[in-house]
Amino acid sequence: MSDQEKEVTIYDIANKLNISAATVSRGLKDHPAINKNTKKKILAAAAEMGYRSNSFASNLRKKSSHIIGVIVPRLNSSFMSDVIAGIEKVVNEANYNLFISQSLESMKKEVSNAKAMFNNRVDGLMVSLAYDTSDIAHFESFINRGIPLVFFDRIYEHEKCPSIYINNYKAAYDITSHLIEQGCKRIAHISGNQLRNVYAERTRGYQQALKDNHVPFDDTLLIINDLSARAGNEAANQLLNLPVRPDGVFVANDICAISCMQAMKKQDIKIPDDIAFAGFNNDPTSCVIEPNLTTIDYKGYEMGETAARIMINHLVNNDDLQKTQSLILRSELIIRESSLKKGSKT
Amino acid sequence: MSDQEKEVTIYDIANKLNISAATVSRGLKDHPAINKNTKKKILAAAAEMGYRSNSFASNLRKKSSHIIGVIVPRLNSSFMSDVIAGIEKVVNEANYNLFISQSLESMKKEVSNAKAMFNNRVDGLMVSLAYDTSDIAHFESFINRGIPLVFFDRIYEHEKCPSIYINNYKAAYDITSHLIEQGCKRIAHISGNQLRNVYAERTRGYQQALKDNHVPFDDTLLIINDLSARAGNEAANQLLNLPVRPDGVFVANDICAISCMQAMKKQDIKIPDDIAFAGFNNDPTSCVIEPNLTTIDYKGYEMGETAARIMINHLVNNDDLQKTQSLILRSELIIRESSLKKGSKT
DNA sequence: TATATTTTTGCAATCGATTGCAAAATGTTA
DNA sequence: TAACATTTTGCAATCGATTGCAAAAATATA
Repeated sequence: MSDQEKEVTIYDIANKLNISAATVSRGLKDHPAINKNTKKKILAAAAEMGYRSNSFASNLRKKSSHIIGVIVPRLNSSFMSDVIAGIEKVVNEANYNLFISQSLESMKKEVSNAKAMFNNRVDGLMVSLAYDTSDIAHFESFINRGIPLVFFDRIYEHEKCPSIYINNYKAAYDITSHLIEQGCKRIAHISGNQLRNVYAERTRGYQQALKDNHVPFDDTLLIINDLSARAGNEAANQLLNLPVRPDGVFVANDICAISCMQAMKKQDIKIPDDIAFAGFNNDPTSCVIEPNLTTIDYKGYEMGETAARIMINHLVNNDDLQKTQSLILRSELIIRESSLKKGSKT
Repeated sequence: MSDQEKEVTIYDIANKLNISAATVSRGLKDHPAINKNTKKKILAAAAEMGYRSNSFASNLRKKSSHIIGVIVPRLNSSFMSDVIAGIEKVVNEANYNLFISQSLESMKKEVSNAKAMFNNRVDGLMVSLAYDTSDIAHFESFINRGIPLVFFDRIYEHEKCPSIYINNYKAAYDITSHLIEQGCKRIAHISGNQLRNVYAERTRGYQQALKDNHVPFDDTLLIINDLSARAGNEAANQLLNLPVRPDGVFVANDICAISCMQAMKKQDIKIPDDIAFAGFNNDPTSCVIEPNLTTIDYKGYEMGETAARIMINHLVNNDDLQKTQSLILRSELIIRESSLKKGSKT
């Protein structure tokens, strides 16, 4: 009933055993200079008295927090929540804790989040950039103080920061080539802010694939928006109102692709025969929509695990961060009905 | 270039201004006893010298962490990531930080997570229970020390802990009644572990609706599984192999409902005419599947916001937790094609 | 037994911010 | 100007764990 059970400290243990707090402190963390017997007594007393270490005191003294910060654009997307789950697993196993915050796709909030992380003295920071982040001055303080900074997915190339991502260029190249193989001659591309590597690279892959296959690039077929469901809907109308409609669409994200498909289906466009579709991300919805959506699969969970492991290895084993400049994870083209034209060779 | 820029402390500021650290400390937090002019000087010096408060020292002295812990079954579900996003927003605005961990639906991990939260001295804890948690002894230490504990969605009734959830009973009652109205006479129900309020209440609502409408309850039509996509697939086969097939299915979760529908569609079952379907959660996939899935909508984001606000109000304004015993949020029946039989009156 | 070695332990300072209480500075009133 | 009230400030202890260094205890060697 007592709200006020007193906290047990190493001094209480020391008193009880008639030894010094220093010995207790060392004993608790298995310091080699402490006698085995004394250690046993200390551990027993600690357990019996319900001791729990005060991490503030320890952090204050040791100047490290055992906390890793994470800043992501949004927590509630299928991909990102997979990433977070992967990070959480690795970090938790290493006895670190996570501070998580979301930038809500705004650079302004990202800046303030970074500041909060800095003031809370995270031991490391993992970041996937907001939609409109134009520079990373707000992360300089970390770099200057030698606090490890790792980028993932939406990265920023920096010599001191490892980056974990996929080969967006190649994935986009492959998926575009696939559409061309299926007989598409006018392929539209819907993408996001070209400041972000993920979207710029996908656009580049799309354009290169067109070029290599001698398909002329038509800039009325390139739409840049925020890749939301609403934007997908609007893009559908925009594309259907063109003087010459596309016969294929490659969207840089499944959510947007699917709402675009749905809007087109309502206007009686036949997918894939009138217009073939391809997305990106292998979102759960992509194999629910009919026809199922051709897309690029890459594992958020693994990306989270990998990024976290690099961070933890640096913090725990003092691994050199420079050594891992960047880490490219596997991605895979998944061909489904949305891009398989009837008359095609495949 | 210097990795080792020294941290600025209140003592450095005090020295520079020839005043005491106590005054600096008070000045920085706008203590009323400090002269306006002195305050201005302190703030200016702090800014100029790049001071940042050391939260460890502060926490150590104040015995509070400004950290709120969250334990959820999984981070990567559409619903839960919405909840987390809502929590993050409220908590962040109040200048608190979040420790997040996932129990992965296992009581064992939930126990160890709770312990970690306790040792890290969170100021409050928010929990949605794991699939198989059978008691909450692992949370007693929080209750005993007066650390506020709030349950949401998958709750545990406890006089000292507010709970935020929806009326699962009524929602299930409504959705089952709707299926009956549509002419269903043999309604199967797929649900999860009946230890969890959310599933037990939904099952209860289902059964009561049957009873009130004089539809006999057939226990071969009640399937309890883990509500995963795989389980939905298996349930489809189980139901189709019954001597008399159901003409309606109410699943306690959309993910499972959709995989069940997909499996049935593959066997040429016509939905809704052969078998009507209803789910729960309004997952994004529910309006992508064809036919679109009738379901119960409840806003994870709002649930997260609400739960977090109760916590924050308690911590910041010292609101009484007892006062809010439980908070029932709105949920809404969303009728879509999956449950609209052709010959029905509606 | 005396001396040298090796193992164990303790002293005391340190990490920065906070706060009760007393003292100093300033302002007010008679 | 004296006496008193009000504002501002500073002293010094405190929150617990950590750690360099020295001292004590235990063990080994001559």
